[in-house]
Amino acid sequence: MGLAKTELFTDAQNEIAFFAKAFAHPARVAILQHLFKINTCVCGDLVNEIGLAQATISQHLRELKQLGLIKGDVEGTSVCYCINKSKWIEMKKLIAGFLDQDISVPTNCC
Amino acid sequence: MGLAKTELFTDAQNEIAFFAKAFAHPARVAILQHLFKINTCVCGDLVNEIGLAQATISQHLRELKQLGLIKGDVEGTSVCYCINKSKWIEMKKLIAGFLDQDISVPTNCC
DNA sequence: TTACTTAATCGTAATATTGCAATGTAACGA
DNA sequence: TCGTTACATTGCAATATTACGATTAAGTAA
Repeated sequence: MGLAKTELFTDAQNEIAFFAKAFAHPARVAILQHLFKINTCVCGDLVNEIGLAQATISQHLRELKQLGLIKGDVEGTSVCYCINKSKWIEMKKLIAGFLDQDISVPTNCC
Repeated sequence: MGLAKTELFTDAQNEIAFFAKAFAHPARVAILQHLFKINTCVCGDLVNEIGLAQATISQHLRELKQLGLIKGDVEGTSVCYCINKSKWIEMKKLIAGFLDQDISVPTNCC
């Protein structure tokens, strides 16, 4: 149905999946990496940098913004997009906790 | 078009996005967590544990298998699914590297 | 063999995602 | 005001994802 049955899962599981979607597309990975590198950014840069159409970039930016991972401040004609560091760190902790679950488990199978 | 333009991005960017899809759905998050907890598993357990239909679980397992994150060994009538630890660690390093890019960047904006 | 169990696969429906052209909007400069 | 620039939004097409019933395949048990 294309619709995840979120009610079957814990809040933490849904949240991990939710954040994972942020970087489950190479364009968003590239956008986030570029924002970290530049540390101050406008969308125009990104269109040149990434090579997708302006409308497409804008759409990816909106998704990242909805997740809270980036902030966009209007500055005259352009918009300054930046990483929302506090949210990034929150997300990082959540994902890292998920990825590190292997360290506590003894190898017992396969 | 529903089709990511992978040719625009680096191998690393595509790979991060690719692995991120593994846990971009709460059912797969739950499956991976359960496999870590049980450390030896058959699909029947997962159907009871998660609450999705058998066909759906099987489909998620196949995706995880295609990514190399789990292994499935046939044992008579059932199949023993396990985490592929070496692949998991490889994935963890890649994602962690992406998530840790904030530590090297001075706060300079917003 | 027959019946049963387990899980993969097929087929299909509903919904989501990706991408872009076209258009809208808001700020700026002349 | 008019034109330009910088993005956002809309509308649409193509493809992907999620979910499940039905079926199939392969083992086990009688």
